[in-house]
Amino acid sequence: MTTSDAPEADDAGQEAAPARRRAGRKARETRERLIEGTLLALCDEGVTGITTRKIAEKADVHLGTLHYHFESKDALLMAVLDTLGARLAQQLRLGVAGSRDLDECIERVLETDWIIAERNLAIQIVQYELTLYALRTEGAAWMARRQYDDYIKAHDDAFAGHASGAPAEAIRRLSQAVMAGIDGIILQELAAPDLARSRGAVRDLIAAMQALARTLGLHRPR
Amino acid sequence: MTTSDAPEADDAGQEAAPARRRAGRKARETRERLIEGTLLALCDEGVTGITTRKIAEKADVHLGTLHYHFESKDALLMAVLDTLGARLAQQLRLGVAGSRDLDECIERVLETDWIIAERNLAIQIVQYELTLYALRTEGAAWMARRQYDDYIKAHDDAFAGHASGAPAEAIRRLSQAVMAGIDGIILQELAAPDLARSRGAVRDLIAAMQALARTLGLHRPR
DNA sequence: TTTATTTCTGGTCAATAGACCAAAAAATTA
DNA sequence: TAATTTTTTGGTCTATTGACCAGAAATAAA
Repeated sequence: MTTSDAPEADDAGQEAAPARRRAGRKARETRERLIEGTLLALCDEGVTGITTRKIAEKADVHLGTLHYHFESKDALLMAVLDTLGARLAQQLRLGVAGSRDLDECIERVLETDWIIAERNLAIQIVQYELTLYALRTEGAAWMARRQYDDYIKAHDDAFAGHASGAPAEAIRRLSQAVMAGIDGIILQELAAPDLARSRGAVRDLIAAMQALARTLGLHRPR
Repeated sequence: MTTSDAPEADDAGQEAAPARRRAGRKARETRERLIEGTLLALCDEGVTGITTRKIAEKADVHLGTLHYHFESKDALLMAVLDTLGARLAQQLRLGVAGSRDLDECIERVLETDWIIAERNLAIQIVQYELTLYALRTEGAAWMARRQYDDYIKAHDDAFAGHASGAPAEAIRRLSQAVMAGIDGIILQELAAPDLARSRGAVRDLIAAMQALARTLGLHRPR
């Protein structure tokens, strides 16, 4: 059995399903509170240190309630990962306003990527921890992949407007390189904190990615 | 109390220390067997799932023996991280033979970085897990930083020979960018396995890094 | 060989973990 | 308001965990 709703899960019997209902307003509120509480608990305990009791305390919810709303601790953890991913992609979309050309677009995307990360370094650790944890969890590896797909997609969309003539594959490759670079810089900042260095690294990455875009033939002939 | 021997730990009283001796040959053998066993156990359980009993079983060692050789499970885990880091840096040094110019050197370094990772993807996960775990563990965060420093250093050394005139800071920045990129690609390969894509990403990264080297003024005027 | 030291073993222990359930309470519907 | 459903609560249960210790065994020193 999968930990969360698997991608290929047939939604048949959505109404007459014998499973628990949990449809009310209050339920949704409690669910959200639990997810938020889990995130808080994860921030100061990490995946290895977290327990259902600590979560319940942070969410100010009874321990039994946790199991009423989530099938297992793993299911809750994966719900958090889901929320985190969606939030991240959303932040990126909002942060990247209109740019004049591709070079500027690359700059803005990377700058936005970094600002988001720098604002939430503690959460970034959690994100990595949960992604790795998903890879270990039976039936949850697909969530790690979706995290990646969604974030790549957000980057594709950001670049697409400034490379309309280019093949989608070239854009995709730029997105991958950009994401890889940012992820690597975040990892470095976590392991060896030094904001000044990391900001410099972002600048370097911007230059490198602009050059890559040229190599990939993404710039309009103008 | 620190988990392992901290960097600033005074080594005074090395001989007359009241602590356990553990100096014999057999002891060193068992220690290594424990580290190797822990690595194996980590590979198929992950940091969250590992237990001292599973380790002892993999290492074919009595549970009590584990605690005789290592102060705690954390200490053993950190010893593994240490071993892993040293092994990695060593592999890189060996893999990067003489290159003609900086461009070729960059290519070889990145290719080597990737080959090492691709050969040991399971271990790569463990490495990330342990690094993140170190960040959470009281008195072990310095180990995460040392992982980073050592690996950066290995890259610096690889590049230094082909950019002798350049300021050390520029070389350092190239090393950072290269490492960040590779780490990011590894992360992507773990989350969404696709060797063909990752290899392409490495090629793209090589091109981008060669361009960055130019931006940084690392190429000899020739 | 005898003595001293290092290393290993069997067994134990308190603490904590995730999960669960019957019943109470709250909310919704009739 | 009464009936029904959803949600919460208090309490419990078993399994597992990391750590530890006293003594046995093995190894090295005398």
